[in-house]
Amino acid sequence: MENNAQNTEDRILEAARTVFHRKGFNGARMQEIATLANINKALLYYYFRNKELLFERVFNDTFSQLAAKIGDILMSDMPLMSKVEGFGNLYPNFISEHSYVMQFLINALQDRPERLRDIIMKQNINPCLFLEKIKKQLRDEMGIDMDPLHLYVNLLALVIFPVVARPLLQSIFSLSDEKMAMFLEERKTIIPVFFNNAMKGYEKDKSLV
Amino acid sequence: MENNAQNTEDRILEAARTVFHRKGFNGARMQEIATLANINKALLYYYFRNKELLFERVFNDTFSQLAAKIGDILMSDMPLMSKVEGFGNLYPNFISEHSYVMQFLINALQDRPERLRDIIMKQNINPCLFLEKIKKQLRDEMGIDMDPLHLYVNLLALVIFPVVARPLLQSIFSLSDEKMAMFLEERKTIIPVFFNNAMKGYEKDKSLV
DNA sequence: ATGATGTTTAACCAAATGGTTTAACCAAAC
DNA sequence: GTTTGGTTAAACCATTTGGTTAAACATCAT
Repeated sequence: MENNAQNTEDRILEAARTVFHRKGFNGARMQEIATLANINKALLYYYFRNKELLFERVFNDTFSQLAAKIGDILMSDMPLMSKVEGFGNLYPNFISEHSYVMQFLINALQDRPERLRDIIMKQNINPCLFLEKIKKQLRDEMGIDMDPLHLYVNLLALVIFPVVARPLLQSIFSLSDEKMAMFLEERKTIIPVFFNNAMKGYEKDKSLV
Repeated sequence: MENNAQNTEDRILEAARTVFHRKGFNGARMQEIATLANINKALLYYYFRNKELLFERVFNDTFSQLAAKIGDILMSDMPLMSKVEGFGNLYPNFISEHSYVMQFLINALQDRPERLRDIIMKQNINPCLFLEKIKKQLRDEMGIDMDPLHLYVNLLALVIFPVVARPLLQSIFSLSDEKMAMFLEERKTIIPVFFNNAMKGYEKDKSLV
């Protein structure tokens, strides 16, 4: 009984995740979520009082899950460049299964930027620690003293953007699905190289000062 | 009279742009567009038969405008690195006025990827020419022989991502609006440097081969 | 058996929203 | 001065959609 109940809640959440991720809050229909979860609307509202609450739950779950994965990599004791590589792999892998995650998060926050503040507090995640850690590793491992935020955003950009803008890029450059998949696969090696090269440049800069 | 009419159509389009850009197709309300354009709903439908048509018009206009600006830079005769710099400036400037443009385009294409194919054909824009040009400049100016698509996507990523993900980044790293504005401003110089450094790395690679 | 919990069915409601219609108004063009 | 096209006001319609309700049923624990 409880087992089955838990199962239903999970099925609802999974369905809700799928629909919200793909269509956002406004595009999603409660009926669609119910159908996908193999239940009827009444039961859906029996588990989650309303659309907002369900959406919030999905948003929180999604963000926490992604944040945990990123945190694992960034706070580990790997050398910086291994982290960069790990990052390049994590994301395309993660989103091959959850391909709309990032888009979803960005849009949800565009609508209501205050959404994150609460859950970042509740969660024990502190993104600024990431930056400290990166800064320290930069100094210790490569002798570079620079703003870690720009560096981190650069990395995020290189990894995330091509996936988020995928349909745009595919249309503009007439890439078939296979070619696009190959392109994204190539980036797993291209990004670390690109990043590494850029870093070496900063080392040189430093020796000039 | 005609003058006034033209004026009304423009006002409608401007209002529609604003609302669609910020809220997307599903989030936008025809009444809101009418109100913003200072007309009533009847007149809105008198000018544009329905929501879809109006949206399509806005999408086409938006894409063409952005494509033209990008094309101007990429197809000019500037050296590659000046283009990179021009790019870093173009985008934040363009979107300080139209800050939801990219988000809007990405979402619209997520919904219906076929949207772009038609208008790219009609337009005399050929994005693949960009790539050829870049590839040639890479070879001639820097002696580098590599896939220009990755390079171009890298540049787009570095420039566009921080703006699109702005609310996400601001929340995560608790940046005030002023700090975030400063951060984006800094990137105008940081991106070219980063990019330049990475390029130098490829030159070295080549000399090793 | 009884009662609590999960579940379905199906009807229902209210509000929002895309879209239409009609009559009247106004300004300029003829 | 009449026609014409842009414009308004206001009512209206059909549909979608978020959300509710009530009755019946299944299952399991006690």
